Amino acid sequence: MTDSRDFNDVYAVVQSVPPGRVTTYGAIADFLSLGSARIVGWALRQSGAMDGAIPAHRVVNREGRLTGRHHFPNPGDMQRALEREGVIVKNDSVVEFSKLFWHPAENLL
DNA sequence: GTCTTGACTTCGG
DNA sequence: GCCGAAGCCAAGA
Repeated sequence: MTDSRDFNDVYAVVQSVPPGRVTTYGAIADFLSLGSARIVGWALRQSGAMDGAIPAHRVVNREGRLTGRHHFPNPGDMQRALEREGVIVKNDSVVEFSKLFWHPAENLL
């Protein structure tokens, strides 16, 4: 925790993403003013070490593409998880990503 | 203690 | 319109 610093906020934001919605690294980085989307990627990468408490499958890159699916225990698990939540994933990309795109600040609205 | 890599993003040519 | 390089922060080697 003490070492988590901003990472803890990243986890909180990811967990704040409602089912059926997806967010991007840049959105989280911008919302947390991290200034670097890579930090979010690193946070999610370490989240894989967790007990799956972090729905990292809802986090995609700005293209809506599941870049991190290879980091999952099972690559297809990410797509299946999204589809189970109502998110259609085609060719490793989120369909209508623009509609399903969820911004952290939207939770504050 | 220093360097490289990394689940990214954006600007420049 | 496509390809290359830079930038940001953090962790592993």
